[in-house]
Amino acid sequence: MNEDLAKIFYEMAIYLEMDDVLFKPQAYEKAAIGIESLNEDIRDIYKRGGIKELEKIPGVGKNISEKIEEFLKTGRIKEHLLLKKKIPVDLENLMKIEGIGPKKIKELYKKLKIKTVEDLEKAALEKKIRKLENFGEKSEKNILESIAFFKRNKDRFLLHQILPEVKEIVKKLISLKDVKKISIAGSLRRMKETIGDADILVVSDDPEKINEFFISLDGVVKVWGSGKTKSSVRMKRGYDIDLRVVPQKSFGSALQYFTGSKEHNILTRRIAIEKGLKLNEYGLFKGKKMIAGKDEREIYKALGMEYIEPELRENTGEIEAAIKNKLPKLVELKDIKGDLHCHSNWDGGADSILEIAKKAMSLNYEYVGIADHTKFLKIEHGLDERQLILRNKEIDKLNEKIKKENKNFKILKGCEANIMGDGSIDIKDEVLSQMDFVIAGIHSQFKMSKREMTERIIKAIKNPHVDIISHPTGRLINKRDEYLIDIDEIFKAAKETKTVLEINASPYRLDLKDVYIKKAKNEGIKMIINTDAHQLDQMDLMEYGLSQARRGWAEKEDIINTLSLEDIIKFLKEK
DNA sequence: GCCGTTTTCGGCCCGACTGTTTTCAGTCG
Repeated sequence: MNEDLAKIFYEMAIYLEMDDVLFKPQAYEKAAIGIESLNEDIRDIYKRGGIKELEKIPGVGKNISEKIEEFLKTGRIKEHLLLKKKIPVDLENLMKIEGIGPKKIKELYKKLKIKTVEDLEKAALEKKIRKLENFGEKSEKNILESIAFFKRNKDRFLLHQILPEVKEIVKKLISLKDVKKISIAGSLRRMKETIGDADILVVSDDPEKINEFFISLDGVVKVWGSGKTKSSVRMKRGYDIDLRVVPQKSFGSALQYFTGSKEHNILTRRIAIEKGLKLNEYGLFKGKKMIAGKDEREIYKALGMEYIEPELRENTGEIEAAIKNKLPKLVELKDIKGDLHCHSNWDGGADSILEIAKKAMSLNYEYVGIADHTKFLKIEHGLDERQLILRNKEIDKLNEKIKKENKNFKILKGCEANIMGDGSIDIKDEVLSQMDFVIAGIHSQFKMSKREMTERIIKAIKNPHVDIISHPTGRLINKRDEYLIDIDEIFKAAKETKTVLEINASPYRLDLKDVYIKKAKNEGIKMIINTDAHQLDQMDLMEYGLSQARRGWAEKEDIINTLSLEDIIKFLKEK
């Protein structure tokens, strides 16, 4: 519902932009963002307090709240339909074509009756577009290339599909002697779960040389453009990288600017203006005098606020908190003392328990938890009660060996049991009670009514043997939505029973996600960051879960696998 | 159309690049 409404307001913004209406487009876009970032169904907000309550949504005022009411009552917004009637085109997809914006869409419709991406492709192939005003042969060619990309690649990339390659490129650039400083920027630096394109920022006295090196890197298949200060390329894998070269004295302001988010920047710039200053990518200026810019920290300081970690820069209250000196001290990788969700070769994972333990030790952990699947999950070779007991014996033996070697490390005995359709657990209590910890998760019957699914999970939460709920909302990023659940009720039950909610670090899941993490933290719920590794190298994915936790404002105290070995054993016994 | 610890009126982020022009509009981030 919220997304439907947000989409309508985005569309209205684009239509207004076509007609050169001033400022209204931004207003509608802002409202769309405000609605999109709600954690609550807009129908519930309306039910609670009508128009007055709607007006509390950021970017929503009198006019737009009335339009929301109209939509909730009639399922449509008249003005939107009128705009759409005038130019009835597939805005959503046409806007995804690089180089095509509102004005061009209007022109293409008026002159060539182009309504869809398919129409656009056809017209370009028939060489009709080059004849239009403000278009030419080159833009026609670019349109075709953008359409090819659009078709190949409708979704954004997941973070882990891009981050490692970009880190490699950064390494190559660092090796050049002309590169004085370098950083990843953009949503990649903010560790957003999906990435549209990558940004790299460089300080150099010889920008042209850097740009030249960059556009001829391995893996570059197309150069979109290359100027003195920036180059833009398409990589073989199908995403774009923008490289910007900036002078040393502006590195901080450029990094701040290109890290975003856009909404965060708009607010920081506005605060600059309020203080009689001007902030752009070249620095923070008082009149013509530059007062900050070399590093990010001095900019935030000059704006009268604490330094804000990149993961927080989404304009979700971080700026207000920074002004009041109330930012959280975010959990860090070095705080993580163990991983409680690793699958061994007992359930068809790739590696033995010993290998997993060794890997955990190499990560400087104090413990690792083996959480094999249980019997209901036949396809994953889930263990039954008898096998669990046998496996536990092996773990006991390994622990004795580790103890003899005088290492401060322990393998913890666990399982990832299944929450059945009725909320029961597929392993008998007497065996569950022999575990150091029990994770419970849903691996079947994903489609249930909201009520049923919520009750199912709450029943598992209330089971005294269950310590942790794995991937609590079940989403697969860009693939599968979360289950229909009442997250408030689930949080309430987790709090009452001191059940830990997992932040699953798999880059395909990242579940809980950032907004829920923030909410859970505010409710005082404990969380754990687990990798859910089915093979050793997946244990390195901890950083993705950690970033999600940081994006959710999580501090060390919120995350139980920052506890020492001794303390986590105590914690797990208490439930 | 929204918003306000100066404002209920008068602001609203801003610069680079491209492709089309021949001084600039559109798009992007």
